[in-house]
Amino acid sequence: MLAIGTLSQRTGVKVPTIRYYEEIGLLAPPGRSAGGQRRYGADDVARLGFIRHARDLGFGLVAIRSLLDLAAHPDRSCAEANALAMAQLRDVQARVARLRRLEGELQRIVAACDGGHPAAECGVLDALADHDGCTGPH
Amino acid sequence: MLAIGTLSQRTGVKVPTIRYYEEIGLLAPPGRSAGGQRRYGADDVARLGFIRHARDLGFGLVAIRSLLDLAAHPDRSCAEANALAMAQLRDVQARVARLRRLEGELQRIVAACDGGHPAAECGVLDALADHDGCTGPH
DNA sequence: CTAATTCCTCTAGTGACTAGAGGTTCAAGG
DNA sequence: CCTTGAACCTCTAGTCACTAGAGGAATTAG
Repeated sequence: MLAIGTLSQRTGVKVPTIRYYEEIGLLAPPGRSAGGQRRYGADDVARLGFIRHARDLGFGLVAIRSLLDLAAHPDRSCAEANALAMAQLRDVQARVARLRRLEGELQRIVAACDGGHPAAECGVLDALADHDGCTGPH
Repeated sequence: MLAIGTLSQRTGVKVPTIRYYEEIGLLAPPGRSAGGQRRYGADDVARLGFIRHARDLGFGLVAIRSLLDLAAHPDRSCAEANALAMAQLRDVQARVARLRRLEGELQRIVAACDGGHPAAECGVLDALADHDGCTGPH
């Protein structure tokens, strides 16, 4: 049986985060030692690893809850898991597209000023004050 | 003089958000009507427009505070404004890079399952349970 | 057996808002 | 002038996914 710190090291999830996951019901309350400390088994390592991986991929805890739920019912169809992953992919793609537009806009803005002026003549501040200079919507 | 709703329409910033900006000191407390309602002028439209634009570009409110501070002191050097914009650009670039890695990983995961299996054989759930299949770190 | 480390619970804070309750002011039409 | 309905007011609490810190108890290595 593992103490919470060991579980933390094995999975790369911080100790307070593990307790937080328990509090919101993402992890079942584990067994306790005689003195009241949490003790975890191999199942917990696997479940927390799953959560960690999904978090790293940008899934929210609500989606993760659904995924864990599905994984716990092997007879149910995995259409929902597929849909959640697709939704996550689309979300990531949309964010990339938006960030790339921002990147272009910021490059334009940064190029407008070398940092050597008084603020009254600063191209960065001008650009921020005047949205009309932007090439597209953000 | 504009009521808060009109200011909201002009700038595209929602009414509760305007009050929130006032609360945290990003906007000065405006004048009030006889009955106690907020009344705004052209300065407020400009300042809130600046904030809106910077928010759209992904700047945090702390950075925006610094930028507004600089804009209010036209004699100071704009090196700081330049540095803030550069930092924001680098941050955006880093996020794009990370999201593109995630996108690739998610594409791989989504491709592993068409949603037509029982959950026990789901490639999506497998991929989430097993980090070793990933091509790189997230 | 002691000392250092890890663990416990609890509260509060983060960023940037958003939602709702319960009440007041304003502007336009009759 | 009066009414109606929209927009305004303050205040509290909630969101998401944690993070930080206080104050104290349990465990473990030497």
